[in-house]
Amino acid sequence: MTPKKPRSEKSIVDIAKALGISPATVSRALNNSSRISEATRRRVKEMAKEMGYRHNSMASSLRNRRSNIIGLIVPRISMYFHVFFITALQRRLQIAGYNLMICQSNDSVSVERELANSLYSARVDALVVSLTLYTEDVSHFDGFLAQGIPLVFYDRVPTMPTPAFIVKGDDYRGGMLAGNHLLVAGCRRIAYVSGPLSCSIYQERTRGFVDALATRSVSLPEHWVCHHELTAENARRSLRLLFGGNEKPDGLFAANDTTAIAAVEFAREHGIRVPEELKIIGYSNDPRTSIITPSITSIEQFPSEMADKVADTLISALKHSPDAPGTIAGRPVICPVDLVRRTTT
Amino acid sequence: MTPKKPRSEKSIVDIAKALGISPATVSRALNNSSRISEATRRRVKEMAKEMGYRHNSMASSLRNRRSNIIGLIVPRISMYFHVFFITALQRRLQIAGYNLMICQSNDSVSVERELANSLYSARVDALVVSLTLYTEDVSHFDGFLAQGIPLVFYDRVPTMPTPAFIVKGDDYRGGMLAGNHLLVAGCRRIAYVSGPLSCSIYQERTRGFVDALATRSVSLPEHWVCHHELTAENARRSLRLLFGGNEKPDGLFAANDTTAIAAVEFAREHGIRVPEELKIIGYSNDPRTSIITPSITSIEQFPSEMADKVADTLISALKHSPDAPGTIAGRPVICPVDLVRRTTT
DNA sequence: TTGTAAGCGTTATCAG
DNA sequence: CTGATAACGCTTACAA
Repeated sequence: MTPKKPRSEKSIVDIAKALGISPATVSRALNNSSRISEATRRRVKEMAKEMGYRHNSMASSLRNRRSNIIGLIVPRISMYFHVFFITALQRRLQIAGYNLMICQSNDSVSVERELANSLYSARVDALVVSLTLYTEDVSHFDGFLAQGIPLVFYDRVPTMPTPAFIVKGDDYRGGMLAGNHLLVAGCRRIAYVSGPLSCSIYQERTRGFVDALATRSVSLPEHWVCHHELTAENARRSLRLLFGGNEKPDGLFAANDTTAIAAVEFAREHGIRVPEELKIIGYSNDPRTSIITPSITSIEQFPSEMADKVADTLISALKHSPDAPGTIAGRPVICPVDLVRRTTT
Repeated sequence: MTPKKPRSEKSIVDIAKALGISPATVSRALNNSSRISEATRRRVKEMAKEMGYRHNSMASSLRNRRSNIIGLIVPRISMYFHVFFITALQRRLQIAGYNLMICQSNDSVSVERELANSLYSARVDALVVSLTLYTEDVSHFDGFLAQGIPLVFYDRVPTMPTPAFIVKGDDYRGGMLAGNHLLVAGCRRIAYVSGPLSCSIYQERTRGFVDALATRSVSLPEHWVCHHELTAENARRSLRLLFGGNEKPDGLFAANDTTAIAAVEFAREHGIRVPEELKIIGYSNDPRTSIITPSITSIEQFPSEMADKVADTLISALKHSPDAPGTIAGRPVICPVDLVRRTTT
């Protein structure tokens, strides 16, 4: 249960011995220090290669107090938005010389808490987090702030003020765009399926959407509003409810695309014509929305651009000496969104 | 460019001093060693909490020569198959006390090589790899084998014999299932769009497919076969070629679902009726195949089950002392596949 | 330009 | 049950 490896790996001490010089010199040579002669640098590098030396970043990290690892906690990598975000972020960080340690909370607060601890133990140089649907208390990240370790929340961010960095989509605007679009398209009996309000993005999408309807004095009846985890199964259940009464909605805002897709399928099964009888708009511009028939109008969030913002934030925070705990705050970065019109509206 | 953190973190030495005991005792207490009194264990843990002590796994890893980190190199996390694989693998490894370090090669051999080096430097306890489309030489992984670090290839595995562990889908059978299915459905003019043959999975799918056609003496004309990276754009280009001649295919095997989807859209645009005039079968059972109209027949690969196999392999390899380099081989594990019939056939 | 020596934080060993 | 010590591999003042 505690297996160890045999000591067959070569260290800089071995190289030093083989060459009859000091380990310090070897270290300097391998790190391309300026204070070393070209000749020894070459000698060392050759010998290193010959002996099969491999840099040990654990030792180096311990000594340097920096791991070159950045932690990422994401609710689920199966979400289109996060996949694109991660890919873009990883590319940027790789270039900057960092490795990304990607973890999934699976929307479980307790897993998120464990991951935070584990990544702290690993002494990541920075942490990037998109919260679970239910995270309200973010105190499990306090240790990072206390130590001045850059902490960036993106997308699903804390609903309470925090001294951490924040990069988020303009969910208020997204909700408002969706609402206006349905109104302009002529909808007056509008239903809304949203995620739980414990989560920042759904709070804001809801606010924006409600405000949009209010400007035209369209009401959003309580029995036409659902808040729950936005899975396909939940969507089907809610749709049955929403369309079970006498009066049917003529417009639906689904706060994610999985739900919008379920709605299109539901309409198909129940002979509801889309967009004639029912207009549907989703959120995130998941590639699936353009594959399904009819294709679904959605809100684009530009995940790669968001990743660029996060990368910029990280890199500048990491460059500036992170010595002074508490000084890492900043005003939230709000990223634009856009409506992509397709055939469901 | 080389920022260091101030030494404000507490170590076990600080705890030891505060308690007037030795660091060794503190370490034992925190690790729940059996050779320690209940009383001191409690005292230590209380003090640790009070002082805000946090375990430093870098130091611990260096001392123990094990990081509890497992490296993963995957071509792209945007592929459905890998997303599900990763999710399942991560859950299993988390339970076993390991963290996953997920990296993307983006199908670039040179990136793959760099990642291998970087993960070696990080002294991962094991490495899991699905190769790029073009990796033929796998010598950049030799270091792991030489040091007896468990190395598992899955899905896209080396085409040459290797002493590493191998877990792969039954791509030969998958190709054969696809071929037989098209034949049984009555297709005789069959086209095939495949990935590059440098990649194991396409080699085998092709072999299986060709063998299936051969049993019924159906030929696969060379101008109806394409090998290239299976993107939507490439697919569109190939489809234009395949359907540009006088004789049109009545069956198409697309070696991934992105291509199959492109084919369905192509058929729609060109007024080719599916499945009446053209039958289409994809590969991987991407969720998109069941959303599109008509829904696409595909080959299921059971990524989660594959991840379980990989996890089993890893955990047993890590438990058995990995002292003896060269003894970690094993016969390839072949995972079943299944045909999922939908409306395109 | 190179060497010496100390130390990053933890833990295994050995002795008490 | 507890303590002293050394070591994991690397880096960096400081000294030569």
